[in-house]
Amino acid sequence: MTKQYRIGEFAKLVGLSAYTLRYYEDQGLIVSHRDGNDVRFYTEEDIRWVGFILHLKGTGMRLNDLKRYVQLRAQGDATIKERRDMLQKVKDDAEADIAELQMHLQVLGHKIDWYDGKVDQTIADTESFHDYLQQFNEQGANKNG
Amino acid sequence: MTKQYRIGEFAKLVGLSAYTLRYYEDQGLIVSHRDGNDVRFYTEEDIRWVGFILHLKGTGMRLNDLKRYVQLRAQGDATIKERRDMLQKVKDDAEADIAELQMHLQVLGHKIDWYDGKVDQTIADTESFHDYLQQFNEQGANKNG
DNA sequence: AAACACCTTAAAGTGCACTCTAAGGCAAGC
DNA sequence: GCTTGCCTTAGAGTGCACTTTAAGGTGTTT
Repeated sequence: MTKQYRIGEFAKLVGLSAYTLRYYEDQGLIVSHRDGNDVRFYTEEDIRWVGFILHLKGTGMRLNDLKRYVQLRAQGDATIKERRDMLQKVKDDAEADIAELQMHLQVLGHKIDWYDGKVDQTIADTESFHDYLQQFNEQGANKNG
Repeated sequence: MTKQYRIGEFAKLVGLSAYTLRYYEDQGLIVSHRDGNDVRFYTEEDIRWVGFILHLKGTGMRLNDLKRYVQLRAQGDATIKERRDMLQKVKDDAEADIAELQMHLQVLGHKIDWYDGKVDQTIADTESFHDYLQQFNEQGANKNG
């Protein structure tokens, strides 16, 4: 007999509000069990499932896609390929996002260095950030100025 | 004489809509120049500035913080430290986001591998993803199941 | 002269994912 | 017997960053 959690306790456990858990249930992402008084309860298995949902959400997957994924799951092993491909796309997209983010971060880093250079006078007072940036732009594709 | 762009052309150039450019101007992020008929025009310098704004936005900086940053910029060199620190915080936050994203992606990757294993029968039909995941959980801090 | 690109202000609409309120009711614990 | 935690449906509110509309206007191009 694995422990049973009521919605309040479960919410704290998974880091969502009870509102959100009911909302996810409405949306078909979660199925809850009920005790004799129609009160929801959740199990260890549910903790894992919500945990996995949070991993998917954490990689930028939308509720609608999550719904679709859950529907496929309910249809059994025949949908494994499609589910796999969904996850692959989410992963690819997230990795592209990271790559883009890192490009932006690089410029940010240069700007911070440029500020530091102005403060400690190792960069001429007259040098614009744009000019300063040029030195990193000699090679490779890049946007911006 | 550097080229002057009207809002439509400029919008295409920087990848924003004319609406958004006016909106940013309302918000104080951009200052536009006007010709004799009160028609906005932009210069190469403005392309660089919008480009930089997009780098900041691309790292997750909010409009409100961007406004604050622009205000500080207008106050001159005395605010360099504060601006530098703002950028550093944005950078730190973005890097933390990336780290978290990558943790989620790792689980996603394992799930994809697990699907692949099910399809080509290298993973027992009966092994749950949770059990499968355990092997990666021996070391290090981790959430989820 | 019509089409096109631009101008103004104010306000409403969009999309996403919650988040909360209202207004009623049940069951367990102190 | 009162507080606490849960239940329901339906709908409104939140936050963010746009995005569009309305309804009037000017100036340039075809």
